[in-house]
Amino acid sequence: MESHLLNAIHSSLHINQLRQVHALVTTKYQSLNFHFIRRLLNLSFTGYARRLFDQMPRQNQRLHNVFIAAYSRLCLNTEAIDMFVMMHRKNSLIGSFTIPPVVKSCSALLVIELGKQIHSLAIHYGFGSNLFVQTAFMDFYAKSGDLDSARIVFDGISVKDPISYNCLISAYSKTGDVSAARRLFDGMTERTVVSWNSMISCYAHNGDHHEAILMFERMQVEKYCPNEFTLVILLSICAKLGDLEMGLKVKKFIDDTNAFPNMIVATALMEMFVKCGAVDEARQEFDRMNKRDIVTWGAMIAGYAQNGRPSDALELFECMKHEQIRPNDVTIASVLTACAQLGSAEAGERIGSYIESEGFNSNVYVASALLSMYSRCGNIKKAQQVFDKMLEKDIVSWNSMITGLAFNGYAIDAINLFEQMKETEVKPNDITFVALLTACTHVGLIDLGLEFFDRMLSVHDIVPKVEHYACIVDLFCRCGKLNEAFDFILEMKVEPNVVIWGTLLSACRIHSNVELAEIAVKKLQVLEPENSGNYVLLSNLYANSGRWQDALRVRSLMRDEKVQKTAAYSWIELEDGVHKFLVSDSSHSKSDEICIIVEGLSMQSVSDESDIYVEFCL
DNA sequence: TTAGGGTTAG
Repeated sequence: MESHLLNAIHSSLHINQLRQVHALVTTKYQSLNFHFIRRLLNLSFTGYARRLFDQMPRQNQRLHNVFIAAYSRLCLNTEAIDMFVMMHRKNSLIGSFTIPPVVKSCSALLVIELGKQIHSLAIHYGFGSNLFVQTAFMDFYAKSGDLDSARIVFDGISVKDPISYNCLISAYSKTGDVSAARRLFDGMTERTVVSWNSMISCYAHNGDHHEAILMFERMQVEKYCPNEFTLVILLSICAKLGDLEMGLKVKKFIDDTNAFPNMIVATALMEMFVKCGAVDEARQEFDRMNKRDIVTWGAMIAGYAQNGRPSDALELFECMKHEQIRPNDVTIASVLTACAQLGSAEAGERIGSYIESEGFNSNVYVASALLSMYSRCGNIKKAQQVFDKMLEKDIVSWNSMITGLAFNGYAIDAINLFEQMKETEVKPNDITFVALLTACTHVGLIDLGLEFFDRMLSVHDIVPKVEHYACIVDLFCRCGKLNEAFDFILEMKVEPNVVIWGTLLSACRIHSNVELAEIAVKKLQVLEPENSGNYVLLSNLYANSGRWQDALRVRSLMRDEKVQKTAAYSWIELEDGVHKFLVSDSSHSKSDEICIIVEGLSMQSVSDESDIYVEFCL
């Protein structure tokens, strides 16, 4: 009967089955109590198990151990530590199996002092040279950022297994000490796939993608078979590099070896396509998955948002809600980016109230995206409200608000907000200065703009990038100081790009400066020979100055170089979608009606000075 | 002991 009952305990999956067994255990077979409680803990019924534990007259070491291990595994770290402390106070015998899980909970909660005390205790009990205990403390010190102590523990291990090595390799990897990690790896006599993965991941996380790929190749030469972890690490490298060619090779490897990649591999594959700009291929992977979790959904929605396809992002978000999957902070942040791109105040309002009602706005990512969305949809008041309510403000929150003010015409407020930011712990970055210089540009504050530009490096230690130079060029150009802009370009410490020359060229058109326009166009012809806009601008400029021959020459140059003039569309977004119009375009379904009304409008504007109110629906 | 999605600027 006893063995029959033990089988019943081990095979029970449902709480009701266990309750039936319980009645027998408590009355007749108390020796099975341990197995019963362990089964309950394995099935995560911690409360039920704990009530039984508390009712028992005597609890032995094994029983304490299974509780501490279960609590730690289920991330109930405080409970794990409390149980250990209770055990110690009751003078219960502590064993080597008691230590690793409680140390893990100390790492998770970052209770450093307690962890160190437990370490002394473990040595006192004579577990100082137990491999499992040593590995646990090594991991604890590594996670606490105390690599020196982790190393001392490692050096004290007499017979090191691959796990001890791997653990320290990944610790060095996290602190960026790649060479220390590599020395350990090279010193290993016996490696596992995990050792290779840890080393590849170490190079990848520290930016040395080339070396990561070399290690992957060497791993295969040495006959180690890559596993799913290896593939995910490689795919994330391809994603970071935007290397579609290599990404496709990894995909082929997966297709050849793994008929059904797991969810993490499939998500990494999607992410690789997304970051390489191949959104439709990413969607194919998404559609192919037979099971999707919130990370999958989130990756695809973000993929659309990051690749300028906001409508697809929102459509997929609706799909996700339809499948009863509750969005989290990550999905919401991407959806907000999509709304901001649409610039649609109505969609923005809708998602804004949803977020507030569901309580998502306490997350920094969500709050920054929300305020940014409001400001891009033109609702600066709402943006300011979100910003003011934020309890935690990071650099992105400040940048979003400064940018929002700058773009909505509140340049002085943007600059004042920067002054407020300087009073905080948050340090400005390159994006902060793009926003500040934009603000100066909008109100023509040349001197202040130049001062900000100088202070970037001298005070804030930020090297100006080409976009900062572009802001200054724009600042000069908008004030009509074209020669100063040109001199500034010549002295730039980075190579001027199309934005720089394009800004100068546009200013030349406005201020009819043919001489500088010719220089700018020459530069642009090299940088973007296919862009017809530059040729058109120059040709028009010649025509306006009466230089017809030159104007014709540019036009014929365009023909010779086969540069096509791209059509300029006007467009308007209404409730039912986007309506595009081209010159002489009659493709719109209500084209005739529109033409009649436009004609009427122009007739009236000639004959009648009074205000005209015309209602027309597209 | 090794693995996947997010916010700002251009």
